[in-house]
Amino acid sequence: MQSFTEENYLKIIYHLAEKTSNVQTNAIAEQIQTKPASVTDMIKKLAEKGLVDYVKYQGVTLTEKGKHAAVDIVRKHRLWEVFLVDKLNFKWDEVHDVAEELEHIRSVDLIERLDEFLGFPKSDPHGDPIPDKNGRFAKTQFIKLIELGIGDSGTITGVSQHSSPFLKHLEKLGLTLGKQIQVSDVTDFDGSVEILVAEKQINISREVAKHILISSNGKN
Amino acid sequence: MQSFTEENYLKIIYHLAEKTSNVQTNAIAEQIQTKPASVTDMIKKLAEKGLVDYVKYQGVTLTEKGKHAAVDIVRKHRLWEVFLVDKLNFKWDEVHDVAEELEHIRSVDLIERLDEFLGFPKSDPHGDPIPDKNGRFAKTQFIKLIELGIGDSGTITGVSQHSSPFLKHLEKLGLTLGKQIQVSDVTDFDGSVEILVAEKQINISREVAKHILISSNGKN
DNA sequence: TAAAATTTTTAGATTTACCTAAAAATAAAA
DNA sequence: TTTTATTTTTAGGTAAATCTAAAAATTTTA
Repeated sequence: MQSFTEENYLKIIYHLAEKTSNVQTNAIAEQIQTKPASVTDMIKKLAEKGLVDYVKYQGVTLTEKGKHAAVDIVRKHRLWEVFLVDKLNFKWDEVHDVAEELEHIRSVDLIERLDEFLGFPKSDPHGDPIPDKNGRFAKTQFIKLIELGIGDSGTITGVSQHSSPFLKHLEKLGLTLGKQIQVSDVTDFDGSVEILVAEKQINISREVAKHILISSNGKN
Repeated sequence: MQSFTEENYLKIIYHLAEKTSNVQTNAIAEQIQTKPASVTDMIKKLAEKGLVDYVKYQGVTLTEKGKHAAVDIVRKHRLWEVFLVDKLNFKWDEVHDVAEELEHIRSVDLIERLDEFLGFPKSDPHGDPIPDKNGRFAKTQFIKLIELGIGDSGTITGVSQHSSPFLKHLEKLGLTLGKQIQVSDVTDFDGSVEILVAEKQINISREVAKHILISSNGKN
């Protein structure tokens, strides 16, 4: 059994490992809001417990055991988010911090009953897949909106940024999960993207387009 | 804002204060599963924060501020218990430990929405009253079953012991909340009580009768 | 009311997770 | 391939919550 803090480290390492295979000390420190020296301490502890593989100066990778523990937390986090949105009427931009606390509640029974109560959801309010109780989940085939070409279309199925300001912005633009979009133009000047959504033309910045995930209908 | 640990102390002191006005160090230590020396340390800290009044060797009492914080935790605990039983189909003997963790989740918004989702329940699965968001709740007029005389009757509306074995035992005997009972005899020999419940005569030990709370129909 | 028993506190250590400052290793630039 | 910059680690320390053992206060018993 891991401590609250250890669980946070595992989760952060798991998410960072989606981008780079060897996760760096500084990257962890930034995410966890702590100093690199503290990260080194904790990494050693996790390595001793067999949760990460660690070579000095070379960063860390999760062991199978560590990955399992991390996925378990991710599962809990995402299920709680579904609960907050579906049952308690939270908005998708309001759930992150609370789920951050709820994910550490330790009761296998609780989370399985919650899963059932929610109807075994496959994804959370941000479109992220929810691992099943064995830690398995489908690798999702997302493409970033920014990567689409003119004429390409698809459905918004996720976001790669969970900050409240970003999500509120999307909501205001009508860019919520499930919406059909089509790219009508890409501006040379600033890289902003013009898209057609719900019969309307809107322009979104490159920065926004980078964080919207599309399940593509294929090239036009 | 209090730490997880401080919250536990406040809650325990609150419950102990229902029996004795000055709560003793040893009593707290026993409840919190720690040593008296540790309790003394924490009490000093709580006193510095203005959450308890403390005179050396004389035990503690909660200040208004401390009482408020304690009631807030009790409210959260009981609302989560209702959630677990009503929504996730936990049994009344299975909820305590999980609620013990959930009660520390800090989000005012969460607990108010939960309250609403549950339909603003007035009592938890053990019959204990749930404080409203201002910390107010009706002082309940319970009488212990053991205190009833022969011929007296009433309704089971609470229990003063939340251990799983005790609750399971009650369930097996059919002694659940809302059941009508009437005392038909009290055995001189061992103080056990014979009661009529759901048309059947059963005998319960003195120990059990002490922990069943009755809202009386008045004397016979 | 003095002796014995109990309760509570103090003193000094330990563990967890963190910190700062300085040293060491690695990576990037000249 | 040195020098410079960046990253990471070590060393030594702090704060929170706990512990044990011994001292002090209070309560109970005789």
